[in-house]
Amino acid sequence: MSTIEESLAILRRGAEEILPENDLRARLEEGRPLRIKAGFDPTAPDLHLGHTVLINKLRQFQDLGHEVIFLIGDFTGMIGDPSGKTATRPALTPEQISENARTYKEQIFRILDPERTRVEFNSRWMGPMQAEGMIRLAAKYTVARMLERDDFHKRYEENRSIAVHEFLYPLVQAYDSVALEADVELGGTDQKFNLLVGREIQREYGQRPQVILTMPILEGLDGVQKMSKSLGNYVGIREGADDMFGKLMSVSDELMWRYFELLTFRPLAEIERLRQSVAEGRNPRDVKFELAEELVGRFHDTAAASRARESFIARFQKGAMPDEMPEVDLDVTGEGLGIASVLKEAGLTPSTSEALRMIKQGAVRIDGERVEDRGLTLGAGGPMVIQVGKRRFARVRLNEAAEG
RNA sequence: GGAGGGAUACCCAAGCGGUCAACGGGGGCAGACUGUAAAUCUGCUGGCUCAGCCUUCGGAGGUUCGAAUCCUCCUCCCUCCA
Repeated sequence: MSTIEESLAILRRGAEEILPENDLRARLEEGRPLRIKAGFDPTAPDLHLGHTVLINKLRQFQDLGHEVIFLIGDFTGMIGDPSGKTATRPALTPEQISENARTYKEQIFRILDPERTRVEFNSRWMGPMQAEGMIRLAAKYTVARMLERDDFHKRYEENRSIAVHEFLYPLVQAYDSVALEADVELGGTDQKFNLLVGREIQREYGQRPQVILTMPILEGLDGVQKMSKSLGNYVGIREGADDMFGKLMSVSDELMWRYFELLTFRPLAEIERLRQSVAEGRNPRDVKFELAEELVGRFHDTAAASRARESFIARFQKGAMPDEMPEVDLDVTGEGLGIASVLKEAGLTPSTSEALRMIKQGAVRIDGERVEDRGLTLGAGGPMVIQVGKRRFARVRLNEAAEG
């Protein structure tokens, strides 16, 4: 059993803020399992590594014996988080919600222990609340306090619209903490305001205000903008082992350390040793291998991880073909099929124009041979490996099409 | 309710009657270099049956030999006043 200080050190790792930290210590000292709450949007159950920063922290709480509540904000989903740019969302049907919940579970249980995770939906208590309850809730917070939120403040100053119902979002989220009697709520740094409202509202309802713990927003593969699907700089946790491995290897040396801290469970002391070894001349690439292997291992398994590592080395250090690639069958008439069309049909380029540009730039190879002639036509045959650039491959077979 | 300003390719942003598939920047992709990267340099960045052709500049009409550029109407956004 670890000491309180050891527990705190684990929980502090990577955290942006813990407010108030001495209250967290006090609760840990009580020696009971704490109720740890984290809310998730019901609409986007396709998780990427950015989301796992928070989930990893939940896992750490779990490992210390606390009760994790994975809250799906199906009710709040009707409002839409005002901090996002997206406008009001359509309400989800019960079927969609349960489908999304299933998808969520499948993904989070690669990190969390299902035995010690409680999945909740806030419609359970918000649904029966009715307008009257909502009014009572809304009465417990003031407009001035609400406008302290940075996002609202800016919009108000800039005369941009704030719909009244947007104020309900923090309130409902706060009430969730009341309903769950949360000891601790986790969120990204962008959630700080909402988490703090939770404390106020709990106090209003006669509860002890929760401790809040914020985690940083993970930078995406570009190392600058936050990881998000729409920016295309993400690593999805359901991606294939090779893709995942390759993406992780492409992060900058600098960003690698951040990923080590926030995404792996290696002790900080060990990460420090790795950093030291690089400072002393070890190739950062080899350290990055360890990062990629650990993460691929978590979302697939260790065997898949070492295979991904092998294939990465083969492909990039030895210039070999990847073992797995899409297989494409195309029909070809006696005339043959132009190389540009082949590339497009095989999904290697979005258009034949793009295909021709790639050829001109020397990016296209068939079975390793660079294609120089953009007028090249291919007859029936194959399979052959066609590649565009270093990453796009397909095994293509050209079948004689029935005439007529 | 009134007055003004604006809508251009993934994003920002020039252009204001022909030489515009549309300057420039960002992003992206590719090539070189490397350690896989970052940085750097170079090229590309609407589509197609690709030395040619076709469709783009909020939408719909119109003027003109010719329009992203001029006119009319419509839609949306912003600013100021009430």
